[in-house]
Amino acid sequence: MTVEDQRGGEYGAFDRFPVGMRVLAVDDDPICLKVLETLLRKCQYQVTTTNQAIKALKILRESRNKFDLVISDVNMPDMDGFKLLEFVGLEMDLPVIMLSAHSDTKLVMKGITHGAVDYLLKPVRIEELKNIWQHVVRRKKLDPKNQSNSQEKACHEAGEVGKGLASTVYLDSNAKLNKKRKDQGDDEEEGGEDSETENEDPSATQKRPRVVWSPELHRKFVAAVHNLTLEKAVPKKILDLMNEEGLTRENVASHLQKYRLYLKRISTEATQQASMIAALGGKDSAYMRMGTLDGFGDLQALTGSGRLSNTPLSTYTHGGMLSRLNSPAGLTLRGISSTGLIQPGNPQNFKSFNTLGKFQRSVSANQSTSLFQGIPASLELNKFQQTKSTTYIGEFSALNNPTGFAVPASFPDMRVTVGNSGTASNSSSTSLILQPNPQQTHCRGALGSQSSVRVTPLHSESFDRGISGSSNFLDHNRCNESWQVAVQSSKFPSTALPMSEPSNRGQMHSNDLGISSTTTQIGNKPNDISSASAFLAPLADSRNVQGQDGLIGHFVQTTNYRVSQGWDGQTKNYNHNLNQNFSASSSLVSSNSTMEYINQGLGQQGTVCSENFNRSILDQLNGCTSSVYGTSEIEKSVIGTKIGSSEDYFLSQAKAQDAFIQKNYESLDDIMTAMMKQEQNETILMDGEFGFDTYPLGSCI
DNA sequence: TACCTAATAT
DNA sequence: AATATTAGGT
Repeated sequence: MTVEDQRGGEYGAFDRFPVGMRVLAVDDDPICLKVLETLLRKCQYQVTTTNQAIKALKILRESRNKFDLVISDVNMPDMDGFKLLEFVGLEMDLPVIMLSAHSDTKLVMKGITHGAVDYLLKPVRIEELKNIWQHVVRRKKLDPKNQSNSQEKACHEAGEVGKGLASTVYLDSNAKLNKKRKDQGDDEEEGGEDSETENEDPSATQKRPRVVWSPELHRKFVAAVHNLTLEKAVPKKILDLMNEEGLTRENVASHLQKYRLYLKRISTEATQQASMIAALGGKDSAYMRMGTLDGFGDLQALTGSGRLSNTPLSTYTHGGMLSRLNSPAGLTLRGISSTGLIQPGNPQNFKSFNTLGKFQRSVSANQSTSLFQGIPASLELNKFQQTKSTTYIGEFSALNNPTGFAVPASFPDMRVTVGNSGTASNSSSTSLILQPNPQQTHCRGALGSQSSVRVTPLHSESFDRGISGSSNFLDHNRCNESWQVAVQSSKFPSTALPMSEPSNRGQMHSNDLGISSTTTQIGNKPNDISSASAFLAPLADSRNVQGQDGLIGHFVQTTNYRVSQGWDGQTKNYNHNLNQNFSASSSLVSSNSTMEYINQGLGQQGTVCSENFNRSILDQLNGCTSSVYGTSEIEKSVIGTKIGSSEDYFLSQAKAQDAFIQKNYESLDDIMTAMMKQEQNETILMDGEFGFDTYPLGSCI
């Protein structure tokens, strides 16, 4: 892994590869642009420049496959660099490097979460530019097969694609395929069984070929879901919207089922990640470091590993996770009802980020506040009365994507196979598959690229997107925010956050969030945990998430919760709730929860992490020392008991973390290393699935 | 009927 | 492993 790999490897083929690499440089400042161009040229890249993001986008759209990498300034009048980044991520599979004079963590984070493969500070040094080609290599590495191979092959062979696999490609255009199955017994497409059949439709056979959910098809599916809105997206409606020929309601239902599971998973993961991040994020130190490294991957990785356990998933998606956070799924999952949350006053505040901030504040203000309300009751309800805390989360608007929701993602993995189930030996492929638009498919995930991603871009990317889309799905609910964990709220006033713009749309209602509250207390000790606010960094893909603005990070601060009562019983609930909230809202992250997670993890092990670890990380959380959280108890309670139902998620999460933590890492590095390893392993798992990428991280460390 | 979730089959 | 199918509920 690591760098070497990335560079080397197969890329040898490229020969003089870095030479002549096609780079599109974007910067509104003519001087900077010129300098950049000069430097890039010195690196022997083939450079194209433009001083407007919009033009850049236009150029890219008009000449697909004519560039290998994009390097863009962040602050530009016509279009925010992040926006550009987002579009590029969405529409094409190109690594994007952000350039900015500001090293503000939040901005960097935003860039990374939006999919930037790197974030360079101005003035840029040629040394840095000399290496940017690695991003191209990484990205290519990902998809070699899909794209190139398969597609081409498919085309050529078309007829023959013997085995299923072949088709990876999707031709979409036609999509002929299936027919509706049920009734007809015969129909066209080929019969499954037979293998050979060359005929296209052997009709003879009875079964129709199974539906292959190619990326395209999946995209379509996702788009339909979005259009309908998660709640209303039922098989029949989806089917109608998709208007695919051979598709049946059952097919859709089945896929929907899977899709929902996926969303769930994601939300779970997201949660975890969030927590991890929060934890780590605490200080700049570690956090930053990671981020800086390029590490977004790292971060992700971390988080990922944290998550671990059950989900085989991939957490590491590039942006994916984050984005997923937002995903509605969570909401959906838990039925969050909204009970009323109150919103405080100014709508303005609503902006997502702020929202959080506010949220916290409000919370702190009231002791008793319950953080989340609305939740069903599974828990005991708030014993504490809740005051109205505000919780708002920003809502996402639909994505901005130009495409609208449509951007669907496909499940990552989808590869198409064509054929019928049977052996169709032949060719006939009738697959439903559509052709993917290249544009769409791509990985946007810059993040992914950072690390070496293994999965092909298609997958991951698409999937992410899909997800993101999905998030939208939630309708209004999409909270999308990503957060960053910062320690101390004070540092980052919520208001201050520059981050993304507020989305207009959004205000979320509590419902949306699904937050419930139950007990709110958090620490048991009289101490509040006050300061522990975490600043989460957003991981998510902002792209997805963002809606209009792209925003990325939202802040969340949580601060002081007081606990009045003991941990035990309540604690459990508390955790529970939080978790749920988390997952549900995803956007909300409270440091507390985060902490708890951490603690939990720690606690269980009993041993706890090494001091270093604790210190560096946990302590950083200000005030929230482990002691406060008392580690073990909480966790135990949490973990040990299964609380409520949905807790699965929670539990699993906890476990994961435990696992992670258990190893007592001495330092971050260790952790990282471990994670990396883990990831690698996990990667494998993931790949198949929805394919998120994993990163080897190697480079980071 | 349509839908959902799980379980189970292919 | 990804889909389909079935079963049991709403």
